[in-house]
Amino acid sequence: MGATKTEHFTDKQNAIATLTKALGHPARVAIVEYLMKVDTCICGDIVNELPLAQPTVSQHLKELKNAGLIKGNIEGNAICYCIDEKTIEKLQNYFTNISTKLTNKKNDCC
Amino acid sequence: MGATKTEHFTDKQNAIATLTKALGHPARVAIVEYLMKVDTCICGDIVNELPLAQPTVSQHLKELKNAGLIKGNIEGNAICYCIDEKTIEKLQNYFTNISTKLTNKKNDCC
DNA sequence: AATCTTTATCGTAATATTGCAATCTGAAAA
DNA sequence: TTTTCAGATTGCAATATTACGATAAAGATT
Repeated sequence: MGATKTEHFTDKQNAIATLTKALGHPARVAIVEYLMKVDTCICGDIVNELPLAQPTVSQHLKELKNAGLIKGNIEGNAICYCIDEKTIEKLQNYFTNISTKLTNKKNDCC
Repeated sequence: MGATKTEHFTDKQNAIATLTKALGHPARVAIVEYLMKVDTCICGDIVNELPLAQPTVSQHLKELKNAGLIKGNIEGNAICYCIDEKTIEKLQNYFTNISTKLTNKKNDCC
């Protein structure tokens, strides 16, 4: 074994897991934060910003794109990447929801 | 190779990655959602709620606990687990922050 | 056309994760 | 004390992830 049993969980649970898993690596967190930092989203220099080889960065970008966390357009000789706001909002709503429900319940017994 | 190069990233980036990685599995999302659903946090039946064997569930619980997403107390013969509100709030704040900054910038060019 | 530049892909090695059977641990019940 | 029960730990097999050198692809530059 070793493969995740996704079929036993709900679509929503798998969706959240896919998003959080995609962010579950410091390089990918760093990429998202860099994309947030720069003003323009024409960013042909993500590789230079990270302490990783170009193929590794390319792979991380692909994973973020597959998960829907970033969007990418071919821009001549470079690639224009930027954060997909809607996806971040999904995560924001998810955690806000949990937070709110927990505060209302006050079941903090541990 | 194959090991994540955590030393090249900031503590904050690693911290976020640790939290999101811990949630990056549908079983662990399901555990958190179950802990949220039940009123009491004396929960000796998480294993029955999940389509996984007992050792697997125990391992997932351990990972959630290591990441600080849940807290656990020994309660006689059972274990009392519950969500750590503060950690969820950290995630909430993180994504709210990104969301807000993106909305202000309106750099949605892709 | 030949070259340069940037990003993607392939192949592969090292390491991590997932899942479970078997087993251990420790408190409660008999 | 012995049994029982819930949960943790161990050990292992299957699979996934991470990282990078080599190479390919494709538009830009000369």
